[in-house]
Amino acid sequence: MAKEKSVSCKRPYALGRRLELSDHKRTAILAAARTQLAANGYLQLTMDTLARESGVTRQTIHNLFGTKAGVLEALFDQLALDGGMERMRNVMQQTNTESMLAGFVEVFTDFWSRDRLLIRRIHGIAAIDPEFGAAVEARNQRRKMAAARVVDQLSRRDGGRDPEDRTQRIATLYALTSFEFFDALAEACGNAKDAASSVFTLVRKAFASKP
Amino acid sequence: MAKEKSVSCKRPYALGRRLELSDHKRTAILAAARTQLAANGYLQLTMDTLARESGVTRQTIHNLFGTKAGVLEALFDQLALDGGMERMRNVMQQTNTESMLAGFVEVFTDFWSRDRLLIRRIHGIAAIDPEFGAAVEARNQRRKMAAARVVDQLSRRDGGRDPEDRTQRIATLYALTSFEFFDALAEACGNAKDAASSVFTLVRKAFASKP
DNA sequence: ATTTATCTTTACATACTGTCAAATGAAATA
DNA sequence: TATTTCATTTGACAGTATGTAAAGATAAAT
Repeated sequence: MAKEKSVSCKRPYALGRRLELSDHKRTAILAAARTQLAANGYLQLTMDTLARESGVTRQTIHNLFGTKAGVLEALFDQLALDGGMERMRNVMQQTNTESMLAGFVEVFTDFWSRDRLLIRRIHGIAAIDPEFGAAVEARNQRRKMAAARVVDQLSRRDGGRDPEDRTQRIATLYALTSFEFFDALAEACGNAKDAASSVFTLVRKAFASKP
Repeated sequence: MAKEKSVSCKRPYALGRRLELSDHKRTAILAAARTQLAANGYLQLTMDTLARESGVTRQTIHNLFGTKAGVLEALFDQLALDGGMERMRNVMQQTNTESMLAGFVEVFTDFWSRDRLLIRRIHGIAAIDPEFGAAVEARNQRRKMAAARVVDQLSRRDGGRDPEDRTQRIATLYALTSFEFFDALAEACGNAKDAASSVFTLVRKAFASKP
């Protein structure tokens, strides 16, 4: 999967332009994978069609990504990078309770809105394949820990809470900001905008200061 | 997929015991499919291992279910039948607002609790394969319509509502009672019981009479 | 001009799905 | 008991997919 460097080097060789070309192909493959996965689903996405659509050989895909699962993991990574998760840092420094919650929710609803069908498919793969599932699980863990920090911050301001509640409150925030919940909501609403505001309304009601 | 009857019959023939034996094999196959799907996921579930584990031939599985997708659809149907959805009828006749909501939530949380891993996998298949997805979609539609009836019943008692709210309220109840939301909650809680009570708490807060 | 690395070409091994036809065997009839 | 009927088995096959390997083509870097 990782690019191996040459061992027997009789002469120094820096691959400037070649790496560029290689990256172009890499992104072309991922773009084609994105399109095909969204359009036809996982089962119809073959290394053959992928090679044809991205203008490279099947072998090249194997050289760059290893296996089909490798392509999908790379696609998943790319998705997370494009998503703009770096905003989280800003959100966590909010002093106002309301705006921290609003920011937390907004980061994820924006993220989930970007490519609903694609994310649904990728999460689907994670659900059917234990191995691939581990990768997605890891990211969910990060979200869960972020939710825990938010909940703890809230409790500090709202006054002491029953520590048994903590797990429940974290789970609630975690589940309300999950992709699957947002997706179900958006499907039933008919649009992502209303879904996002529904999520925020629910979070507000769930974490209201006066229970 | 359906069993064809003989055309050239020189003699009447009723398959009493033979049908019984066939049904035993059918259930054995589904049981093995259930086990394997839960244990190893969709990609590891092959017609070959399925045949071995259930003690029949690969060909027999094809005779009984047509294709691999046929096996999974049958498994999906069996799951829904075992789930005890007939309780919905009772719930919808409740006169008390609180107990109708509680009943509605309970029906689904009980249902989702029964086989979380398996349902997650089956919903995963629906997410990656548009064709199979239609079957799951149909059932979700039924749940959405049930949610609509509950919301309308609530509005009648709580007094007139803004009709624009209706879609939002239906979507909210639908999403809060979705499997995916329950599953995320249960994973974060650590157990299904707490998840179920969390769902109910959220529904109560979301549909409180006094907004 | 020569070295170096990527990409292509070609071939092959493996695995899974789905289908077919003939053989088997046990239950249902006479 | 002998015969008919049909689910099941057996064995073989075609089609498709993944993944690997080695040699040749190509273009960038020296």
